[in-house]
Formats: sequence, structure tokens, C-alpha cells
Amino acid sequence: MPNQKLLNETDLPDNVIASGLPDLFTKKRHIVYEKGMTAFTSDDTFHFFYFVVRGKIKISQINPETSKEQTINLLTRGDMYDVVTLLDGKTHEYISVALEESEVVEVPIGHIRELIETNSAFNRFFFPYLGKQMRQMEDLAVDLSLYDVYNRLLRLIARNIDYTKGKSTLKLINNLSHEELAALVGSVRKVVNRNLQKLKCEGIIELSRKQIKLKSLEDLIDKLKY
Amino acid sequence: MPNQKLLNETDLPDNVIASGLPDLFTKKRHIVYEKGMTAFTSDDTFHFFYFVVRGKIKISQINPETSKEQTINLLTRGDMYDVVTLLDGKTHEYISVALEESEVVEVPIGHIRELIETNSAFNRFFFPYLGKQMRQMEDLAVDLSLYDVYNRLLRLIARNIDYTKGKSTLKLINNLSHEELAALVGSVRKVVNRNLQKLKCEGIIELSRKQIKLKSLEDLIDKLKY
DNA sequence: CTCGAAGTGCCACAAAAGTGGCAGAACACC
DNA sequence: GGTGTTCTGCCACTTTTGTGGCACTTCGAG
Repeated sequence: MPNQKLLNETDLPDNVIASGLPDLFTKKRHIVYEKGMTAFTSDDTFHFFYFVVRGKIKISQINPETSKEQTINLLTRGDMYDVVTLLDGKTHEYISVALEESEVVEVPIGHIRELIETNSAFNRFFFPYLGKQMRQMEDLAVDLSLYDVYNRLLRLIARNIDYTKGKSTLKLINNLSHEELAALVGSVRKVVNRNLQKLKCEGIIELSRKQIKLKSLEDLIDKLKY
Repeated sequence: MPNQKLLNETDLPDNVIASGLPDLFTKKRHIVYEKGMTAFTSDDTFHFFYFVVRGKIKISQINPETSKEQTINLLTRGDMYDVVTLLDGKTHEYISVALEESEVVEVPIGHIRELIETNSAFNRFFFPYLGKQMRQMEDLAVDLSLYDVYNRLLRLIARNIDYTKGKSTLKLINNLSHEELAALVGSVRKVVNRNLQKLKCEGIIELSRKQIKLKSLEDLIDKLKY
């Protein structure tokens, strides 16, 4: 059943943070970013590599003409940044904002490059993580190109169902305004709102301030295009 | 000058093929795909890794509802596939078609995984290559979200200017039909045609069957949104 | 408790993208 | 050298997305 695919987001066995990896580093530094503030910058990630321990950090790009924003990454516990600069040593332009109070561990990027060369235990979850990031970016591109906003919202929801605690909760995209949801699916607030209302009328979700509740998983699966 | 950024596509020092890398492998196999034929499949890339030696191979996904197609990768000499499966060992759904007669070297994927663990010379261009791939995918997503078809075409052209032989030639996107260009920029033939006509009227390009000639680099840079 | 900021819901309208259809040009193959 | 296929250009029309504007709600800080 091809529909299911979107729903099986098997994570890394137990992620980087849980593995106690950041403890390996001597030169590490804990940083806390307040809600709404800029987190690390392009300049920071040129010199340092970050492990997200807690919170939610939005990585995005903006079209200065229209000031439309596209979220390219929503970092949370277990995520690392920035793998692109880590890999090719070039700067990477983006904007980062902490959507809630967030905590990261900062490590000189050279240490990580060394680790990749020498520590195969690190690589055993680093490479799959890279793969996951590439898939995520590819999915974003494909979604933007092949699906309309309605379907992109369906897919966003499907990818973020949290099965652990009762099926109606959504991880990660909880507590986001429609503005933020719009940035995630590459549209604008009003259009997102319009389509959320549609989903609500169809009985698939329930809406309240900064909250989406899944009402009918079956209906959602049903609507998902393969 | 931020405009310039799109234009500087510095390649790997001298790419994988030129480095004679494929010669390293004992279990290698040369394969030639005819124009228009399906190249390797998702199943192939689950077991094997491919180095493109010659030709042009389109990797794409299709929305079965609308049968709209999005090219996610256009492989040519020096490219490798599929890095995603290589990294995380999971299957990767896509469609591949040889846009012209193409030649690849096939190697068991395990050999490459070994190489990454042991051969740091390989890694010295493999990692930057990964970075480049991630950037490319991110650029695709951002383009799709933040720019209209007209600007996506401008950017596509800008990214494919071949400076080596006279400034009017375009590498890679040469010899593609408007249908293929549409798949690259995430639109449809008629819309692409409409916008190419506009670019032509503005004196930026010249059009002939399966050929785009850059007429005025200055005007192109001028029109590029930053 | 009050007031301002942030978030939501709706409406009418504008712009961009996509569809269907068709005719003529260029090419490739017999 | 003719013929079928592929590619291109253009038109009118539909659908989807984006814009501007506004009222109402919720939340949180003082």
C-alpha cells in the first residue's frame, strides 16, 4: 500500500543525542537560544558544527522581492547542522530562527571532520543521517513541484504523526502558527488557512490556536495521493 | 555582487572519472544505455553504484494523477548514483531515462561503502560531491518555492553557462526539448515556451530547435533576482 | 483587568500557472 | 524524396495561488 510510505518515518536507531555523542568533545560549548531569536549564522556554521539538544530551530530562505519564505529545515532534538558546509567547506546562506527556546552543543567543525575520518562508530549513524537529510530535501522539492497546497498539507501532516502517544498528536509541527506552516509547505498564510478549513470541513483535522489535531487517520490516508 | 553567485559553479577539482577512479574496481562492468531507454532502476541502485562516464541520464519523479514530471537530477560525466541509497541502505523510488546514449560503470555498492571507510583519497572528493548534491537539491526546492517560472528559467540558464568555449554556449541543458526543460524547472511545456518567448523578445536568448543560445550575458545578470 | 500583539477566518479581486487544441516547422528514417 | 514523428508557437479558457483588507479571538505582560 503505497500510501503507508509517507507514514513510516523510522528514525535513526536512537539518535545522536541519546547516544551521548556530544560528550566526546572536549571543546564543546552549550548554547541556549531564546524563542524568536536568530540562532547560529552562516558564519557560525562555517567554523562550528551544532547538535540540537532541545527546542525547534527553523532554517529558511527568503525571496527579498516578495519576502516569501521557505523553510528548508526544521531542526529538533537529534538534528545536526550544517552538514552541507561540513561536507564541502563552503559557506551556506540561510536564515535561522529559534521557534521556541532551544539548546545546542557547539563543536569546532574540524573535530567532526576528523571524527568522520577516524571514528566508524560515528559514521554508522552519521551516514544514514545524511541520507535522511537528502531524502527530506528531495521530498520537499518533489512536493513543491508535483502537489498543490492541499496535498502538501496532507503530506506534511502524514509525515508528522506521532504514534507513541495516542494517534491524534502531531510531533514537530505542533505549536506552529499558520504563517510557519505556510513557510514549511511553500505557500502563504491565507492559502494555508483556506486549505486547513477544507481539511477541517472534511473531518480530517480539528483546529485550535497553534494546534492541529488529527481527527481521522483513515480519512487522511484515503485522501493521500500515492 | 550577489548575482554572480549563481554563475560560479566551481566543479570538483577534476572529477571522479578523470581521476581514473573506476579503474580501482575489479568487479566493475561497463554499461551503455541507448537514447530514450530506462537506465538503472531503483532495484539496480539498491545493489550497485554507478559512475557516469558519458551521456545524459535524467532522474525524475512523476505525479501519477496529473502525470506531471519533476527532474530531480540530470546526471552527466563525473556524476555518481545513487548516493542516497549508498548512505542509508534503503530503496529510493525514481524513474531514470537516458536522454542520449550514455555510458556508466557499475560497481557493487558494498565496494563503495568499504572505500568510504578505508580510502581517504576517495573521501576527499566524495564528501564535497555529497555537499554539492545537497546544495543542488536545496536550490531546486528553494527555486520552486520562491521564484516564478520566468525566474526559474533565468536561474537554470545562469547555472549552466559554459565559460570554456565562448560565452554563448550552455552546457548540460543543450539539446533538450521544452518538455525536458519544463521537467527541470517544475512546470509544463506551454508555460515554459511562453516564458522562453519572453526571454527571446527581451533579447536575452536565441531559440532554435532543441537549442538555447545566450545572447546577452549582461541582460541575464541584470534580470536575475538576487 | 486592560491593552496591545499575535493569530485566525473570510471576502473579493489579481496574477500566475496549467489545459486543450491546433497548425506549421524540423528532423529522422525508410 | 516522401512520410510519420517530434518539436515548437500561439490562442482562448480554467484553476490555483497569491494579495489586500478587515473583524474578531486569544494570549500574555504590565
